[in-house]
Parts: sequence; C-alpha cells; structure tokens
Amino acid sequence: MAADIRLTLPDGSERTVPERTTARAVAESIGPRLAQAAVAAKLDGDVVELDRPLARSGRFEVLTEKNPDALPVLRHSSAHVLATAVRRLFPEAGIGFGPSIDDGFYYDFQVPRPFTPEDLERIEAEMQRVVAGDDPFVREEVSREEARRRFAGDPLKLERLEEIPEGDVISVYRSGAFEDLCRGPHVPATGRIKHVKLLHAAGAYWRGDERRQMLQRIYGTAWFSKQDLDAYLLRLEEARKRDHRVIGKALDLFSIQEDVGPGLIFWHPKGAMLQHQLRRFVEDAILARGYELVFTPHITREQLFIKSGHLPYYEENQFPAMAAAAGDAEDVRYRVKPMNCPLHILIYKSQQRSYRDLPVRLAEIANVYRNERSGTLHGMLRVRGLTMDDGHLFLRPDQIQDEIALALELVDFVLAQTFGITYRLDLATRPAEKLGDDAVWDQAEAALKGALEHLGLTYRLDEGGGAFYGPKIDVKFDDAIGREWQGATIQLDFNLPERFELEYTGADNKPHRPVMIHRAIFGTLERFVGFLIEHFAGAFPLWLAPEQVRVLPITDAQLEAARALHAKLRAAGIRSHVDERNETLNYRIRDGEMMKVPYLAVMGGREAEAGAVAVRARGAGNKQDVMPQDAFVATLAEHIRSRARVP
RNA sequence: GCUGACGUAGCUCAACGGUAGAGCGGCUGAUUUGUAAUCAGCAGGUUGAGGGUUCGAUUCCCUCCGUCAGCUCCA
Repeated sequence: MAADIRLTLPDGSERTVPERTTARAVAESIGPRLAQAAVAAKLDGDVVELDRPLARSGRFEVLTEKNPDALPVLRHSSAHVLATAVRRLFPEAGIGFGPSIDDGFYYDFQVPRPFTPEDLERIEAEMQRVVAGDDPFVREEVSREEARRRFAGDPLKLERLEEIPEGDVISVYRSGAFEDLCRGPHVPATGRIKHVKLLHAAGAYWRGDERRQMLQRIYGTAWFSKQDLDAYLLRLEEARKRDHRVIGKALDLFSIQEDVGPGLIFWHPKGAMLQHQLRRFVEDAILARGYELVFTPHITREQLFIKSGHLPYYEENQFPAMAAAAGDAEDVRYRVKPMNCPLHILIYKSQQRSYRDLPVRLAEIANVYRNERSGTLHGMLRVRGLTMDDGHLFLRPDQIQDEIALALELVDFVLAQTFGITYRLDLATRPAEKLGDDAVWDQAEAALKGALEHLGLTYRLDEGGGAFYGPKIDVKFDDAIGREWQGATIQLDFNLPERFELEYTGADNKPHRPVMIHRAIFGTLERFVGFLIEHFAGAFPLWLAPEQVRVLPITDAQLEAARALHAKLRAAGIRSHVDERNETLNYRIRDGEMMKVPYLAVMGGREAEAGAVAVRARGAGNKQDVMPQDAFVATLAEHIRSRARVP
C-alpha cells in the first residue's frame, strides 16, 4: 500500500525506500556510523529531524555535526533547553519566542522581575541538568483545540497560535516536561547539546512592537565542539579589540565629552586628518563626475521644513525650534537642519532651468543635527551631529536610469575599488508614514528596481524601509561584532519637487517637473570613519594614515640626519615626524607599531653616512628594507598618489 | 525612549562601611640605545553630579547625568 519514494544522495546515487520511512532509518541503511553522527536531515533543502517520516522523493542529505546547516537546529534546540531550565527555576515564567540566530539563540520570557546575572548562572547550571537528562525531542501534530488547551497558561503562545492560518499543521515539540508550540526541527535529544553558554539578558518588546509589553530575553550560543565554542568566545574578544571606540581612544582619533553632550564627536588632530583626506578624496571624485559644490546655512526658518514635509514627518528626529532672530516677527522660529535637501532645492530654484542644464548635481559635505533617541547612540556609528557627504541631483525623467547607475558606480569606486570593502545593497520601499500618492511611489520603486536589475546587481528587499519622501537603495555593512549599519544611500524622490513646485523648461518650451535623487557615498563621515577604523583595525592605508612615517634616530648622533630625512618627506607632502624621545630603539619601535604608523624609518650611523634609511613597514616584523632615502620618498609619494592599499 | 548592568588617576583596573592603591602614560634625572617595553625618583583622585542613611559612605538607599548590551528607531 505504501508507495515508494526515491531519494537522491549527495554523491548522486539513488535509494528507493517505502514512503514514511524515517530519515534515521535511511541514515542507518547508509551506515551505522553515519546514523550515530546524524543530527538531522535535509530533504530538498528543508531541514527535517531524524524521526520525521519522509513523505516525498527528493534530494536527501544526512546532516552531521560537520555540516553548517546542522547548527541552527542545535541552537533552536538549545533555546528549548533554556526555556526548560527557566521553567524549572521560575515556574511562573511565560514563554514567547525562542529562535536560533546567527551564532546562537535566544528565548523571550514574561517574568515578574528581570533576570539578574546570578539568575543566568543558575539557569545555565540547570540547563546542564536538562542536557544530562537526555530527553528526546518528540514532535506531535495537534488540533487547534488541543493546542489551545495545552498552552492555556501561556497567553503569548495562544496569541501566536491564533495567527496560524486555518488548515496549516500545528506542531508541538516536547522534551521532558517542557512543551512548546514550534515548527522544529530539533536534534534527537537534549543530550546532543553539550557546548552551550548564556551570554546576556536584555529587555525586548513582544513582537518587536514598542507599544507592547517588554519581555526578558536571554541570549546564548551553542556549538557542537568545545573548540568551536572557545573559538567563538575568542572571536568576540578579538572583535572587541577592533571596536572603533577602543581604537579611537588608543590612537587618539576622537572623543565624546559629557560636558558637551552625547552623540557629538570631537575630532582630535589624527581623526580630523582622516576626515580631511576623505573629504579631499570624495570631492575630487564627484567634481570629476560633474557635481558642483555648494554650502548652505545650518539653521533656517521653520517654515522651510513645514513646506518640505519634514514637519511633521520627521519632527521627532529634529531638535526643537529656536526663538526668533533679532528683528523677526515674534512668531518666526528657527530650526537647525536635519537634512540638506530643502536648502539645495532653494539653490535649484534660484534661477530658471532649461532641459539642457539637467542633470544639475549639487553636493555639500555638511553638518546636520538629528535628535536621535538616547538609547540608539553608539560611538561614531550613531551620532546626533552628522557630517553628511550629501548630494542632490535634479533630473529629467528620462535621465533617472543613467543617473542611478552613475551613483552606483560612484559607490563602487569609493567603497570597493578604493577601500576593498564588500557591501550589500538593499532596496527600501515605502514606509507607513509617507508623503505623496501610491502611484508616485509605484513609479519611484519601479525605477530603482529597474536600475538594479539593469545593472545585474543582487539586492535584498527592505519592505517599508524607505525615507518619508521616497524609496532608496541602501548600502549595508557590518561592524566588528556583526551589527549591520547603513552607509551609502541613493534615494529617488518625486515628492519634494512637487511640494516645492520645481520646474525646468523643456524642448517644447513648456514647464516640466524635474525628479530628484538624494545620495550620499560615505553616508556620514562619522559612521564611515568609525567603520574604517574597525575595517582596518586602526591600520589605515598609507594615503589615509594620519601619521605616515615616523623617523627613529638610533642615537642622538643621528638626530640631524633624521631631521633632514623628515624635511625631505615633508617637502614631498608626506606626513612625518621624528621620534626624538630619550628611549631605546626597541621602545620607540614598539610604540610606532602600536600606534599603527605605516612606516618606521630607522636612521642609524650606517644609513646616515650612506644617505640611506632602514625602513620597517607596519606589521612586517623585524624585516627591514635598507634603501636610498630618495627612493623611499619617491616610492611613498607614488603609493599616496595612487591611494595604494599599503603597507 | 524602554529593560538591565556599570561610572575609582590621562588609560586599564584593584580596594566594597573605617585615613583611596597598582601597572601603563606624564614629569625629572641617569643611560645613547640597531628592530615590539632601560633604570630610579616625583607628581597626579572632593571615587560622574546632587540628596539621604550612618559616629563614619568609593562601598548602602533615592534622583539626575553618562557609558555598555539588547529592544525600538535610523546615515
């Protein structure tokens, strides 16, 4: 009666087994050791547990601990073990969701008081007892009525249950005394979870909605081997050393001062040099691409932002209004700008534009201020005083595709070709609170999508992630500990031209409405420099490094020769200084390496006499390169000119 | 903004009801050094701010400010 199904194994061979054979049975038929090592199985890309009867033919694979697809299964099961332990110690705890995430898992609990670090220790110890129990994970399919009965004491689970569409399978997983409404899959038994560690607890809104209750979320990580777990914990520690806040302090790049306020960056001389070089770089790049630089005021009458729609759509991110200026009517108020677009629009509007003039490309590296919520601030990566490398393009509709392509080319030139950064693209569509009609949004979203697809770029869809005035293509990157941030952005806008009644005169001698593109390449200098610090771990390429060469005379006898080399470097535009401190050479080399200076130029008696220099490149250890001073200067000057990624 | 943890010398950290300490860094002196820390001495703190409890508070309690992690929100 049972029909046969055909399973295609990874080696290409086929196996015919009766329908409803379990994955475990198939694994056993392949080999007992494979069955021993099996964690779960995969049928046509879907991960299933070993005891699940197979219902259809397809590509079949046994997942062992070596297979990366097995890790999410382990981690999801670890979340159940966590919940089991919490329920044992805190029987009154309500349960929310407990998924696997990158590198680990979490589980949300509804508890009368938040977990303390001591609670976490107790919970972790209890988890070890759950693991020792080696309870099998048992899957059961139940009716909606039965599920309601079983989760009667768990209001969060009941809420979730009611969202499962009629006709869908409702599955329940039980291990020991713990039962969860869950899709699975799971490892065979709790005993498979050996190398698990709880990391921290924090509040998290139920369903990610800040209007709803806050649950207590416990984060953990789980691995198949102790080595993997230790390696992961070491990786976290190493990442902490790359943190731009740590390096920024160690290399004296920037500070944030309580007297002045959170989210406001002090660029110290070395950090300011980074910003200076980046500004020069991007200004050259955009001037070569037909942009014109502008400068606009930092504060404007509030009326401008009412007209643009920033008030009220963006009001919660703006600083409150300032009083009227001397001589103004009393009801006039000023705002510090959170964006530059309305001001650039006014420059566009300051004269009549012909279709021949378009595209008009205006750019400004401008300071804007946004009233970001206090809990979101993060070093240089999320600040209240932002230095945007902003640009606004005013186009004829027929120029949209080309200009988006040019903007994407510029992004790639700066990020990938210059810095070697790999980035991801998101297409962010209309948000809930938005300006303008859906028809206009349809058009704008289609144009961005068309440009991405025309260029053959892969992208993710960020539903609802657009700006209030238009959809955008965002560039995303990760920080040292894997958090995702947005850098460059290209935004298409049909709304602001409408609100400001922008026009150009067409070939038909009639007025037409231009389209706008808002774009930033770095995003903001704050976030970009913060990211670069982590990307390079403070070891910036030569052209960007605040201090490019440090000249080290071995003894005072070489002081004059060292100063002479320094003068040659300076004359060639190279940022150098002489370390004249009364310390051993070893001490000064160590300091130079720790300060990430690209080249240490050691000047000893032999070199001074020969007009040479002993060059130690950053990170090259004690491998030194003795060369004529002129050759050294010329080589560096060329690397700087070409923005080579050295040393 | 919300939940929790944490704020001690320039930096990294000790001390946890009884006169606040170390290493690094800084300064001074000696040393003149050949590829990742030379030695010695000295200076440096109303323990984030304000209140309270106490004979006595860095330590316990409250409020505020800030930082960190997460959530939410965003370049």
